[in-house]
This record gives sequence, structure tokens and C-alpha cells, in this order.
Amino acid sequence: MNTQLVDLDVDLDKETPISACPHEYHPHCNNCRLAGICLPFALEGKEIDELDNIIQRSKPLQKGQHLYREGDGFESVYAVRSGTLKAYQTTDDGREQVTGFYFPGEILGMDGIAKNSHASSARALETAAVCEIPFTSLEKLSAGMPHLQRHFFQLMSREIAEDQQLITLLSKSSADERVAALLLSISSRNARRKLSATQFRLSMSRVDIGNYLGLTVETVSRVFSRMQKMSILQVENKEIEILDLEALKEMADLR
Amino acid sequence: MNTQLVDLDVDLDKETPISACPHEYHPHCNNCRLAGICLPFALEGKEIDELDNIIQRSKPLQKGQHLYREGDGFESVYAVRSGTLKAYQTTDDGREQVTGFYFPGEILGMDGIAKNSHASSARALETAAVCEIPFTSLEKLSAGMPHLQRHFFQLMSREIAEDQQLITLLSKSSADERVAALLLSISSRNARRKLSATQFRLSMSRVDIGNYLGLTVETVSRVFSRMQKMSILQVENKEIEILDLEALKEMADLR
DNA sequence: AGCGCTTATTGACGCAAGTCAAAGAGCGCT
DNA sequence: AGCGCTCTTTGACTTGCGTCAATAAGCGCT
Repeated sequence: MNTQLVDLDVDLDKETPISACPHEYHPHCNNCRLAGICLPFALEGKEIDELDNIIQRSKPLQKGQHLYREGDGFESVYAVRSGTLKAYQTTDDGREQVTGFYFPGEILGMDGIAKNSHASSARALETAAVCEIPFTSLEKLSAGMPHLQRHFFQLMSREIAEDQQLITLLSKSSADERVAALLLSISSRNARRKLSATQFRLSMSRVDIGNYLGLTVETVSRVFSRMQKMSILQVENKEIEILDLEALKEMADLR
Repeated sequence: MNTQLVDLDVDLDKETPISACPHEYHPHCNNCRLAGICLPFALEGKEIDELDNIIQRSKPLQKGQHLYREGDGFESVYAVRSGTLKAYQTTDDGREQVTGFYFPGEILGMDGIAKNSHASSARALETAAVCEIPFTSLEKLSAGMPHLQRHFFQLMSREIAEDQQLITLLSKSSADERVAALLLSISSRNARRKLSATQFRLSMSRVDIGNYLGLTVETVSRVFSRMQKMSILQVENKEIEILDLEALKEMADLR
């Protein structure tokens, strides 16, 4: 019965290729409220239009649908416009490792540049919309726009630095610290989008959280319960309220 | 007495800034036997010369000396010419996380681009020489040389993909698997430089290995002993011989 | 509203790897 | 050659998290 689910999902992908919808919704970088997060400050009006021209929008991805799969030819990087996606790799024996969650304004797919094929898969955790940025166009545009070139070097560098943070987390921290760190990360990314830093809905399952943090579901669940008992969190299923941000920060720091 | 060691090391750095030696050794990309690893294939002779012009060589780093430190202003990325370096981050409470080892032909420092300051420190594990590549020059040059631009995007992307591999390793693997994976990584990187894939000297200590793999020294040591007992390895201090490459590969695969 | 699914919580138990401790090996110094 | 480091190995014990198992809670279906 597991197999059935997977097949279903594959069919879904085939039935609805993400760039073939007749009634596409076409927003523009110019009036995008996420531009501050995903574009370089220093870009001028005319430059933004040039960038806007190469970007392809497409109909939203449904929950569970793939944006790309490990091994797919690399064509584009993607900016999240709404919803959440997870990136993950599959090991030889079929197990999954979640390598990142991507929220609106964030960019994914950059790990595919090296080998010209995607090094990870990306799927929507809920209905999600993305801007597709064809990479060769981006390269050409970058060559003539120093700000843009710099911006993409910076984006990739940030991805490296963040992965290294995660490496440290996985290598040195207890279960409590890992969960605390993830919650704080989500909190600050929400704040950047002018959403509440203390109250939000987790778009990912406990399984995904555990997978990302190198923990089992049970452990994640236990940590949530413990934090609730300590009045640091209010957990109601996927709804999280951070009651004591300071305590959470203290918890996230390696002791 | 630990303090003394640290102070000594800082003094060393101050006394010998890496670009102020009167008798610098000046090799060129043109005749560098590592060019195949660190440069893009597609670069033409004239282009290589241009790149060569912006690269700064300096006197070798001594064992323990820093190439850069976390928080230092970001100026350049570095290609290793000889020796080995480790990159590491220091957590708030002073503990260290080794985020990578860098062998000849490999490039480090790219995590500094995002914030314009280095996100990690890099120090020599043995006497080492590096080529310093000033980043602003590299950016300018890239804008006019598509191959070079592409190459650096690829290098950064590869770093991302490799970090994600490490994330999976730390998140999902047993001590045996981690050590096996590191040995195989070193083995294949040696092979790429036409060195023996089965016999080599570990330039890093057991502490560094453990730190990198998220294990304690004791565990690393025990794994080596176990592998020796199983006739997979011949371990003699830092000298390693891989006796059974297949068995090692099997071990590295997640089971 | 009620069935069948997936997801989450909680408890009891076991084990891989960490901690503590001590001894031995390697290596730079004088 | 011998002292004083640091690095490595090995053993005995502890522990945090994984595993297994059972129950409960959510959610999309009809």
C-alpha cells in the first residue's frame, strides 16, 4: 500500500507538468512583497525588469508534488513564492535525508549546478508556488550585472554557511538543542517576512523534522512534550507558540 | 598551559603575515600540475594567463598557522597548492566543529562571500602552500569569461552538495560507516591527484577526524582497531593502508 | 457521522557511543 | 639519550536516544 501512494504521486507529476497551465498567474518582481528577501538591494528598476523577463511562473504545486527530483537535469533554480518545500536526498538503501526546508523568498536548487543535475529532490509540503529562474539566462544576465552576479555568489555562499551550521548542530548537539535551533530558525525566518516570530504553524510533519535533525519521530515528540511541560512552548498539533523565547535560545546554545 | 599554546600560535601568525616574504616562490597556473583539478577545462591559454595574473602566491604556512579566522574580513578564496588544511567553526561555548579538510587542488574560503567575512577558520595541518585569489578581481574577470563564471558557480555548488553528503552521514550513519566514508573520500581525492588510493598518511589527528565525523577520539580509535582486526585496514599510527577496498565500500554504504 | 488511513504521543527496554580513567607510543627539546 | 609534551589506544561503566509496541488523535472519504 505504500507503493500505491508513490505511484499515485508520480502520476500526479506527469499529469501536471509545472509549466503547462493555460491560465498562469503572472506576478512581477516589481510588485512582489518578497523582493526584499530574494533580490539584491542594489538592483535598479531597469535591471529588475530584465530579471523579471527571464523568470517563469507556473501554476502552484500541490502538496506532495515534486518540483524536481534527484538526478533530473539541472535547468533552473527556484524562488519560493508561497508555501513550503523540503529538499531531500535518498541514500542507496532507500532512506531519506531531509537537507533543508524552504520558505517564501528563499531560493533552492543551487546544488544542481555542479554536476548539471539535481543533487537532491524537492517536494511541496503544502500547496506552493515558485518562480523558476533558468540558470543559463541567469548566468548571462549576471555577466552584465555585477550586483546580480555578486548576489548569486552570496546566495550560494549563504547556503554553504547554513549547511555548515547544520553540520555542527548534527555533530555536537543534544536532541533538545536541535529542536530548539530549528524552532528558532523558523521563528527568525518568519520574522523576516513580517510574520509572527512566536506563533506559527509547522508545515512539516514530525517525521520530516526528525529526519532533518537526525532524530526519530518519537524523540522529536518527546522533546516537544518536555518543552511544553517546561512552559517554553505551547504545542497544539502543528500549531506552535513560543512562550519563552529566551529560554529557547538558551536551550539552543551548546552547553 | 593550554593558554600558552594558543598565545604562541597567535604570535606566530602576527610575526609572519602570509604575503610579506621577500623570497616568494612563483609558480604559474600554466605549469601547475593541479590545474586540472582547480581550473575549468575550457579555459584558453590567454584566459589562464589573465587568471594567473590576479593570483597571489605566498610563503608556505607552517603547521598550526591560520590562513584566515572566523570573522576576518573576506578578501579572497584560496586554492591549496600543497599540504592539508582544516576548516572549522567555534561554537559560543568554545567548542570546535571541523567542517572540512582541504587537499591540494581544492578551494576553500567560499563560505565568506555571503557576509563578507569568513564564516569559519582555516588552519594548516602540516606545512602548506596556497594560491590566494582575490575575490573582487575574480568577480570582474568572471563577468568577461563565461567559463570561469560557470566554474565558480560549480565549485560553490559542489561545496553545497558535499556538505549535504556530510549532513546525511552525520544524521544517519553509525561510527563505522562514518569512518569508512571519510577514508573512501580521502582515497578518491588522492586518486584524483594520481596518488595511491590505498596507501596514505593521515595528515589530521584522531581528534580532528572525530570532530569532523561527530565522534569522540576514543570511538575513532576503536573503529580503526576493529577494522584492523577485520583485515580491512592496516593502521600504523597515521599511516593507513586499505587492504580490502570493497569491504570498506560496503561498510560505508548505509545498511 | 463513522470508517480507514496517516500522524502523533507515551511507556518500557536495549544498545551504540559517550565519559572517565589509565597506560603506552610518538615526537620535539635540550 | 632522556625529559615532557601530546596523541593514541584500551577497558569499565553510564546514558541519551533508538527500537518496539500500543494507544490516541487528526483528517479525508463516502
